[in-house]
Amino acid sequence: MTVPTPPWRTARKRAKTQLSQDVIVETGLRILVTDGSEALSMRRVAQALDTGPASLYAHVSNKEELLELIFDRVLGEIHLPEPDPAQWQRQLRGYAMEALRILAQYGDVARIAVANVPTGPNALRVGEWMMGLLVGAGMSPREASFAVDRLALYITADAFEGSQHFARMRAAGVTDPGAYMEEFATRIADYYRTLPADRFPHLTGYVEEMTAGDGDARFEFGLDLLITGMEARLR
Amino acid sequence: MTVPTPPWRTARKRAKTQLSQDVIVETGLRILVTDGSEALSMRRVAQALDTGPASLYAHVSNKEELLELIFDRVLGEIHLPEPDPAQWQRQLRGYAMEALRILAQYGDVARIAVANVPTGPNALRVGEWMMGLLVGAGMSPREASFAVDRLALYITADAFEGSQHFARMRAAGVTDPGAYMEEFATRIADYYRTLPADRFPHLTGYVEEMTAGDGDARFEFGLDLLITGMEARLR
DNA sequence: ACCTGAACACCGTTCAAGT
DNA sequence: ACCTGAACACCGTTCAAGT
Repeated sequence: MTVPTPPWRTARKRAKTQLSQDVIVETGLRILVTDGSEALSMRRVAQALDTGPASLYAHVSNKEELLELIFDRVLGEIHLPEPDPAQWQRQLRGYAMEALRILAQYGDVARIAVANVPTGPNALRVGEWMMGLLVGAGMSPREASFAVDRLALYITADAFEGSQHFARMRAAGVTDPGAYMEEFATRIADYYRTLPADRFPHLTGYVEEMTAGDGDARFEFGLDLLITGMEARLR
Repeated sequence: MTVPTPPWRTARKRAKTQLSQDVIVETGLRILVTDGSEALSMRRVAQALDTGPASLYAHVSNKEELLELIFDRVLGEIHLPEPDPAQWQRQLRGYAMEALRILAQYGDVARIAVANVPTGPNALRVGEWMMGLLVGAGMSPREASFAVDRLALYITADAFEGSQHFARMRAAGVTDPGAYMEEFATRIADYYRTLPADRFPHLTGYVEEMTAGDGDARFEFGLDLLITGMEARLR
């Protein structure tokens, strides 16, 4: 016969939400979005769930694993069209643009992907889709796997780079990304102009061109280099 | 008339080496090389110099700045040949390979470069060289500056990725990189083989191809995609 | 100007103990 | 099995005080 636990026992701190891997991941993601990835710590996640940091370790083996789970959770937001190898360039481009847009939303979750080989369910879904597209377009499986790998590195690296700018912006108290990037570009431009022209003829001679283009333009430029390179391999 | 400081005064802890930005950078770099970048902390640098962490802040404004200084110090080891636009592909390829090799030696200093726009003296030297090469080859200054930017991102991202593998290897107590990569590849391959073939036909069908090639092969593949893309732009 | 000890406000992770 | 408090071994940075 069970006896109700006396109230002075239930005074023990209990998580307000039932703990689980899912709520931990969602909580971590929310912290990442609202306060930036510098703020994502096991202790902060635990605090948000009204418990101590040690409690998380029953559901997640360490911070690294939590980050991987968050990354895969984010990948799940990428929409993949029915693969159509006849227009693989357009589809690959569309995927890359959307992946960057989504990754950019979530601070530097991208850092995790630059380092790890993502093996979560959504990473597999994306990998399978890209392989289907490129092999369907006539690329050898080996080249396709390399191409998928390199494109993923490029996207995550760019997202990571962008997130660092974003973090600095937040740290500086600026809220408008456009104004921040403009200020950043003029600061670099001003610096280049102070350089000795004889030792740095190109940097000083093409200041406008060196600082032209926003993040998107640069991302698309590199993306097109990669896709053009793949096209050449297919011929 | 000056009086010699009594011995009980000199008992105060003094840095064994005269502190300066240079010795701090060298010390940080040495820690990075021998113990990996996880081990690089202001406190460890101070300890190696036989002083307290607060002492470093007279020469370096924060950890971020120290990392940037270390990065530029490492860039200085890259040898640049006389630019010959007639063989820009070969020279650009050679530069990328050497830059990767050197960056890979120094743990994840590369992480700093993925995030920052390097403006140290050696970063300028490299930037000027690459601009000269590509503009000399006939590329518009704007496209050349984009190309330089994207290539730098690619190199540092790959070096960063490689350094993470290296860190995991060290954490696992493995010393032979070849053995580690082989074990890593078979682990991924085994995982792919357990996937349902109907949902992941390509991942399960091309397991060998998906896990083929070492880090160098994949780096060169992506590098060639970029260079081929640049070639197409020049025509 | 340069350097110091001590303190502040944090980390990730472990572990014995509780339910 | 899951959750806890407390502790361990760390962080980067600041600041008043010393030389």
